[in-house]
Amino acid sequence: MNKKQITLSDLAKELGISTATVSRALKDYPDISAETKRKVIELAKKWNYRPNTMAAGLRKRESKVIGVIIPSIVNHFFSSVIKGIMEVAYDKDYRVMLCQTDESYEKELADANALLSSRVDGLLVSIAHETENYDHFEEFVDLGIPVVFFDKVPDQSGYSTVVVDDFRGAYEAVTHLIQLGHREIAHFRGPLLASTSRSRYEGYLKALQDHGISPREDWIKACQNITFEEGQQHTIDLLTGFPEVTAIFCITDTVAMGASVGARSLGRSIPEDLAIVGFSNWFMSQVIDPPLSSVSQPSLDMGRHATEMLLREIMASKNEVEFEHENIVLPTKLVVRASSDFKRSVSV
Amino acid sequence: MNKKQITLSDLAKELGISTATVSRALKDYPDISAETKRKVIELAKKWNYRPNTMAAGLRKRESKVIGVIIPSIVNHFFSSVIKGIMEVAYDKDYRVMLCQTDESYEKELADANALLSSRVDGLLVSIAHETENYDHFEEFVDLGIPVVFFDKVPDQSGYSTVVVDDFRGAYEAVTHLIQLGHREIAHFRGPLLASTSRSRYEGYLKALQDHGISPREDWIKACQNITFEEGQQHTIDLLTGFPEVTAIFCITDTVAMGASVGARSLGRSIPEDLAIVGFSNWFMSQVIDPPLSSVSQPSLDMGRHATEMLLREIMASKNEVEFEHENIVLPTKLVVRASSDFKRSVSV
DNA sequence: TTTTAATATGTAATCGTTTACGTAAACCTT
DNA sequence: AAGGTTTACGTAAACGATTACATATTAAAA
Repeated sequence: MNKKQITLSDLAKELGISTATVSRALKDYPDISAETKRKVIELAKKWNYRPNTMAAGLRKRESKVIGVIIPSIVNHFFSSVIKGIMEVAYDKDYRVMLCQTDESYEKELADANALLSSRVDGLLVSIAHETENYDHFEEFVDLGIPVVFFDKVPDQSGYSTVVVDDFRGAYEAVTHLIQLGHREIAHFRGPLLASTSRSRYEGYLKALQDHGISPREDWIKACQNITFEEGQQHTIDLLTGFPEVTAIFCITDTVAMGASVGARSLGRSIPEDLAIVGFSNWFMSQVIDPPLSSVSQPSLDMGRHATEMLLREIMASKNEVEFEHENIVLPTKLVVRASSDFKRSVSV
Repeated sequence: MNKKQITLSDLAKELGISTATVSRALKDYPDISAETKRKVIELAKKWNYRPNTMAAGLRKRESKVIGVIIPSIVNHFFSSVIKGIMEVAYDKDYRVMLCQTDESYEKELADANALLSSRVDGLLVSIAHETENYDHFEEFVDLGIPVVFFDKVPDQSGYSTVVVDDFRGAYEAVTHLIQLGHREIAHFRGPLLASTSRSRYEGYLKALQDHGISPREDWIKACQNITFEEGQQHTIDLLTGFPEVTAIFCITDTVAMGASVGARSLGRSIPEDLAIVGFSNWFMSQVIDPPLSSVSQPSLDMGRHATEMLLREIMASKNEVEFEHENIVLPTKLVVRASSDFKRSVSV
């Protein structure tokens, strides 16, 4: 059994004063004498006193913990977001309780429940692919616990969100391909339930449309799990069925790398025979051969912004102040590398 | 201010019974009638009752939280470990509180303190590069809070640890290079304070020694931050100074990838002019060109084993049972890919 | 010198659960 | 019918920190 840690009353007993005084001394209340404060602080340090956050939390009805629910942690994008979250949270003396859904609705529900039981002061969520219903998050809202969604956000309004401008990022990527002379441009999309996948898909369609190109149903392939293998397989299927395709815009870099490997297994050279653009611009994109063009997402910033927003809402909620839901859209940036950097002679 | 969530006494009041009975009914105690249990459970569900873990934790002196301290989260290896940790922990109804040190001793200390204040039931740690002193972890031990170290573990005995067989992994990697005919083998190592870096370094030296090769001080380069850029720069420096080197064994895949890019920027082709072997075998190793030979580490398993060990110790501690410190060494496996797969004609 | 104000501390309730201990009623025993 | 056992609950005291309210002492004001 864990040995008891030092408590306020241990200190109080030793010093012959009340726990109230000890508590106030440690919190530097103005009506405690300098002398008493000195003695209390000294003993607290000597005995390694550490306030029990559960006791304080129970009394103050706040846990100083923020819950984080994400689909996956083994993922460069999400782990960067988490890093951003932790930077801000720990700086403001909040702890982070992490949950991972694996894109499962069931798990998301269970995690939300666990975090409610833990009485988290706020919640950061990137919702799972499977999720179509937000009742479990509504419950936080009803209880006055702020929730900020990031990356994959609900498709309804009325929530605080931080997203990347997926639509514009995709639009620019595809426009870039068109300007290089491509007209046969395929797209490997993600599940349309996810806001990010949908926005990128729509950006793709809009770019085509704005340049007078009709999308071809056959050239749009869906990835269920957004994996390297899917990218690889889709590319092989696509290019054997439609060798006229000259460019692929992929939902994410992992898929794009699969596409790159898949295309080369068919003897296509990149970018001469096939241009590829990904999304996320993760570290490896610049390292592989050929380096991958990609739309960069500010993942660290996303975590920071979301957490700052959440903490603002927590403060407001604490002070019984009404707050507006904010919706931040962070800019993306197209990074052109060798995988697309090849001007085609336009034959139209 | 957060609205009050439903409490036991809310339920008790509504049903006209005592909170004790409600508590016991929900916990399915045998001396509560089936009828009462039914009514309690029904109302609890209807009102979305969620036990306040802080209150329970305070009373029972256990938080059902395990603390995790790692150097970095934006890292494939660590995020996999975390995934393994969370799988096991959540399955056993423990939450995970995550801290990131960025390899800083100061931060590690602050995190350990915060987790002590949170009264975590156990601690999982991969120690920071900077850390030389373990007093902050001793404090957990003194309080009877189990601590399991993984990956980077203290160099003293008397702790529970889960590590990968770094020595043997390195030994096999270097032996592999020797068997291919290499004798001029460089090594990019990490900081020697870290147990992992040191073991790999020693494995490298032992492999050379066992094959009658004397190590060359000049060919051993230290990476401070284990980055792609360091690998790149070290390679350029090394090969310009010592063009006779034919192989490099790198502390980690990221460094190895830097080496690969650096070598090619000097016009060396891999593996014909230079063989490279990394460590970790992360996903991208098989995708880059040329695919990288690497020593695979079971990261998910490491997280799982460490957590299972920790939970065993927590149980033992709870039941006042003495427990032995365990030291698990997980096997590595050399995965040979194109970056080293080239037999040299031995010229000795 | 009495009244008032400021200073420094104490008292005790509270947060929501858990649990040792107590008890009333019903059912057996012999 | 007296005592014993079982069943099904209730009482109240923890757990450790916070804080509204009370109080004692000293200093200042009248």
